Amino acid sequence: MPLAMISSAAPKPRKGAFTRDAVLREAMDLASVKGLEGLTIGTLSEALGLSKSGLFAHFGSKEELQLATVQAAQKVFNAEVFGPAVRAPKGLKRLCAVLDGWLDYVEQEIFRGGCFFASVSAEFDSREGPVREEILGCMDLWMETLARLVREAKESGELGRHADPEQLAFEFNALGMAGNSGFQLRRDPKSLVFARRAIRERLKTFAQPYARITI
Amino acid sequence: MPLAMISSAAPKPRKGAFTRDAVLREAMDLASVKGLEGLTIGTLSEALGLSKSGLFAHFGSKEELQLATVQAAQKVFNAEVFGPAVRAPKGLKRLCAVLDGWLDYVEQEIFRGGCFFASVSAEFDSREGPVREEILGCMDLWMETLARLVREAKESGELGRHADPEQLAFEFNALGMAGNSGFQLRRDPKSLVFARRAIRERLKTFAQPYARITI
DNA sequence: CCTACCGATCGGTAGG
DNA sequence: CCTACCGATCGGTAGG
Repeated sequence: MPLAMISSAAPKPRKGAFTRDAVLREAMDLASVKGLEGLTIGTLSEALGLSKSGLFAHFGSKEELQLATVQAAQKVFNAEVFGPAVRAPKGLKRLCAVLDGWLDYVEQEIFRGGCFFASVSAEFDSREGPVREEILGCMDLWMETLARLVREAKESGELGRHADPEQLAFEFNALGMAGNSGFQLRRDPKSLVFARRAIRERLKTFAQPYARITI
Repeated sequence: MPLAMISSAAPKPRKGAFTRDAVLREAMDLASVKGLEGLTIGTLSEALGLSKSGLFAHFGSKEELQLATVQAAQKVFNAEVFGPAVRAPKGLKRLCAVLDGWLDYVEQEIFRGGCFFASVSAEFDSREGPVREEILGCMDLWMETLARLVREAKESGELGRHADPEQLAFEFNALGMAGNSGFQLRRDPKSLVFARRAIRERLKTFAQPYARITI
């Protein structure tokens, strides 16, 4: 009894309260600024206020931590970008909602260093290994999704038949990525204005006269 | 005399033959793959076959090495991209020559990890300090150059007056950067085909009927 | 340009 | 989840 009282009288504040999610939240922010290599077990454990080995036990290797961080970031990305867009009706409106949500996600700096995938895909694009493959998988899924949204806007008749889904997916991704990059580098939303305008112009080229472009 | 003979009988191969340029050439390649932080004095000196401190003496700090590497990469970029383009006449043809030369520089992998500035601007865009500022200066110069080339193509009458130089500079840079990024990530020139096609289409939107687009 | 070092930090392990 | 440790590597220095 006294022993129990003594130990409960010195409750180490919130130790043991670290969920995997809280760890990964911090890991994503650190990685968006310093990269997945610059994300060290030392700095991450210090930021969370626990020991290196305590944190390490959650994962098993740095590579596993990197993989888990990429997967967690994909979930955040999907929630931020697709979450609001599913309410928009299929077709051009949903395409616009996704592109708009993406640029909002960039502008709001959901991750401290801007778009997580812009940072880490540039970091790992000329490396080898499972982390690179994981990032590539995320990017492929994103590009296929953009192409599918363009295809659906053609099927609904809002975009003309000359619109090439793969080509336009490449272009929209390029413009948003450059918007993010310019926003981070220049600390000025001007680049995001350029990106939105370019996407709007490109949609106008293919949209039927009655179609409403909402970006 | 015998002493001199002994020492010259064991000539350490090519020690002392390292010019600053040779060091920076290797530094640019390493940085394009591993980043300017992943460019360590240890790996660089090992790749060159000299001692850490021997290499270090050339610079004085890691930051100075990073700054020198960025400046050296800018010179290579200028030589590769603007070198061939100055032969093209001012106006649309020179704009096309620069964009074409840029995509060639990306495709030829002049740096092992693809476009040097794509790698390091993503790495440093959310950091602070002189290296970030140096990279920003390079990117600003590049964007201003693209805008100037568009302006000259308007002045020559080949591009219509609705062409917005800053907006188009943003778009061309976005498309080329995404071409590089996709090329590195997917190891497939498809992205560069998309980039070239998008640039061509965008130029067509503003070009006068008689103007020749050479990309 | 070299050898020989410095303290700090890296990813990871032992043992609890 | 912790303390205590490992060998390797980091950027950098002393002295030549």
